[in-house]
Amino acid sequence: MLTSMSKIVNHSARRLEIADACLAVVSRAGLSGATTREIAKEAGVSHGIIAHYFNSKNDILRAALQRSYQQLAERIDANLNGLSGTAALQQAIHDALPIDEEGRIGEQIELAFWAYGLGNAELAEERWRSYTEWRRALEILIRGAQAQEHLEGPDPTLVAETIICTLDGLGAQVALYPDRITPERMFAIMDATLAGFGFVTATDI
Amino acid sequence: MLTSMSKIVNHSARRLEIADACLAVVSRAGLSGATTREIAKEAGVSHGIIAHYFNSKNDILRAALQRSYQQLAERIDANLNGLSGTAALQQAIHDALPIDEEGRIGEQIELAFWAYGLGNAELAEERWRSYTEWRRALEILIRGAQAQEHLEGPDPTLVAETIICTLDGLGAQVALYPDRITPERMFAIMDATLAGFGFVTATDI
Amino acid sequence: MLTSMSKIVNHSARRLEIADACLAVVSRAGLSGATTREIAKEAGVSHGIIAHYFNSKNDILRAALQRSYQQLAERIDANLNGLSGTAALQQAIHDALPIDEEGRIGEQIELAFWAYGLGNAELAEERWRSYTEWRRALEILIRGAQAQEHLEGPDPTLVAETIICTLDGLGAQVALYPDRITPERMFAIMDATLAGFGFVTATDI
Amino acid sequence: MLTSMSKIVNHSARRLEIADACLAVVSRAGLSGATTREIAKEAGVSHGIIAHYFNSKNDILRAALQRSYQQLAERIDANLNGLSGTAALQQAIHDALPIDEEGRIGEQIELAFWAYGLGNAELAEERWRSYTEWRRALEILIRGAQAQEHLEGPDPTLVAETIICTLDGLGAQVALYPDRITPERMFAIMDATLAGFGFVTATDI
DNA sequence: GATGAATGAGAATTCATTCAT
DNA sequence: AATGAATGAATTCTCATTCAT
Repeated sequence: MLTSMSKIVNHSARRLEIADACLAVVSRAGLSGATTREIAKEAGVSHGIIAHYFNSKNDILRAALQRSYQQLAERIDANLNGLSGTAALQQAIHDALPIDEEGRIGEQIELAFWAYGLGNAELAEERWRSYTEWRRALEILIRGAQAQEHLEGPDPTLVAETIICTLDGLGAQVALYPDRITPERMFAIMDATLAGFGFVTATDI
Repeated sequence: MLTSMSKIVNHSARRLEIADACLAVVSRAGLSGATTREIAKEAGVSHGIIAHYFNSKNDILRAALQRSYQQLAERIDANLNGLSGTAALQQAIHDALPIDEEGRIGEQIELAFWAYGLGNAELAEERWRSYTEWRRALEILIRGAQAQEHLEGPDPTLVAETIICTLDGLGAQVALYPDRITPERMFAIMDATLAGFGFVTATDI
Repeated sequence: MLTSMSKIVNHSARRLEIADACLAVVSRAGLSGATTREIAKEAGVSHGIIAHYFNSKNDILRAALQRSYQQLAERIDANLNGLSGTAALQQAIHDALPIDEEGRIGEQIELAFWAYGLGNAELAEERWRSYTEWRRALEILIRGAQAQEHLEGPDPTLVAETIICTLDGLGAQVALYPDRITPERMFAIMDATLAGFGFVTATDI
Repeated sequence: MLTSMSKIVNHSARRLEIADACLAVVSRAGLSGATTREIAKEAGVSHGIIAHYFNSKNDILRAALQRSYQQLAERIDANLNGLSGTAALQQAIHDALPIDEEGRIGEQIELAFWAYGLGNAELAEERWRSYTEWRRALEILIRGAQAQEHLEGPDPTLVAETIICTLDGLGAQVALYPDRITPERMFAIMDATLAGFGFVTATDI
């Protein structure tokens, strides 16, 4: 209390709120519709205050992208409790699939940022960081699954890369044509991919 | 009549020129840098004349996207001459991979349009058309490969979808991080995917 | 006619119009009041068209500054017809003095640009160019006056620099306190300066 | 009473600190860079507190201008100890010349305020006050010098005005083109001006 | 007295589209 | 068909000022 006599506002919490507002706008109107004005309106704050929390619009987008990745990572982590082996791998992949409305929106946001990253080294770097993290996490799960199934299978890195590519492709599909691919189809595609690497998935049984 | 015909021909030819100019600008400056002014300059025409050939900027983008797909399809077709079975399938996939500078630029263009398609039903529809065509062409090649190898393998549609997803994911990688994935790695990933469906690829031997 | 089918507009003439409008706004509202919007309004054109004629606001200001200098130089030149010796020198100096409303406005514009030049290398350079020209012109007149009066007087460059400094100081006075110094006072000050260098001025007689 | 007094003292002291901070920012970033935020940061106080010490930004600028003039006057006064006649006059003028870095910065600040004063009656008035003071002080020195040299020379007011104009012109030169005029050149110009009024300066001997 | 959050107006610049010639 | 001038809305960013704590 003594240290700060100012209006009690949690600076980083407010930053997150604005980043979330940014994600909401992107999911509603696309990245091109995510103007600072619109983000401010969504966050319920004045336009000018944005500058108080972010240096530039790019700063907002980077924070939003981080937030988006973080949410996915937390969701996957939370569901891994107690699982191991192929079951754990499969669970992680299923969690990464955009099977509901929320997932679809997430993919659209992701896709929007992909393109934005083309001309924006900072955002591309941010995504590369999260890609690397995700790949490493998958490799661990893959090793676990290979151990369980006594596979001397292919290089876990290669498997992880393949899985991520397929997931990314599926994500793009869902983002662009929401109603043209069912969750079942996505499961089937991912199971086929996993089966190709020797993993017997639950759905196969 | 002839004059009218020639005018019509010129008209479409000019449209293609402008669409190509649009692709050139997108590859150089990104979709956000593809302003009507810049496209006109690239095409070597005046800014105002654009309106005579296209109803709107979106119209230009749609034409450019069509052109991009058409070029890829023609490239794949041209290299299939005389090939059949798994070799043909593999050739088509390799042609679809962005292994050189040109391919990388193509993927960046593609990626830029993906995101743009999010808020643009017309562009999304255009892409869906080309996706469907591409999937059907792949299914035919897959059936040929399965026949050659006497596989009673998985549903060709599922295989095609999986392949396209993986290709799309790889395309996004290359577009965003040009120097972080080698052609050899891409071949390895696609071969692993094909192997998972029972195809013995040339590289395996 | 055949070469250009477009609206007949003289590009450079329009540039000058806008530069003049800029000067008008500066004289009315100061440099800080010279927004691109206000300049456009003064010129009777839309705000957006400014970009068609100038790359940036700084570009407009530079053109306006050039214009301001050019007008002064032309005014001085025009009145030198037939004069020589000390009379010519004195005439030039009197023409450079802000003795009427127009002169006062000119000085205010000049003063505004001085300060702006502090943080703007391009504008400072522009002014340096005009300063050098003005000093050289003065040196020639000074040599003529010294020859006429058989003076082996001080270095013409030193004389010119001193005169310009005094003129600049007077200009600043007039710009800041329009009604607190009379033309007669200015003449007296300049005559005293000239007399210090040995020139017998008309007013002295 | 005492508490109230001390508060008042602190209040004015703090005002001076902020005015000095303002001068520091102006010298570093120009008047356009002197935002209230920047001034507060320079002064080491919070942004909001500024309002407790000044009614408006203009208020700050006026205080800063006062401070700037006061510092110059004190410097000149301090160096006049024991001097009289032409020596005192010359000393005052030399002290008023921007011969070092500090002097140059002072001139830049002065110049910045000149232009600002154009559209700001309060600041212009402030400067007029200091101009009058400065002219009166000079007149006294001029009379002393004329007495010493038994000159029945020109009106001291006219001499003072001429000197100030030349000083102001030199100040503007230095402010705008720091490295294009040497202290020696400035001394020469001022000595020539003084010589024109019959004063034999030390440098002449 | 002091803090920093908040506001809202206004700045330059960009751009798709329209229009007179 | 063709030009390029013109429009007006929209975008990001900045900033003096006000306000709740």
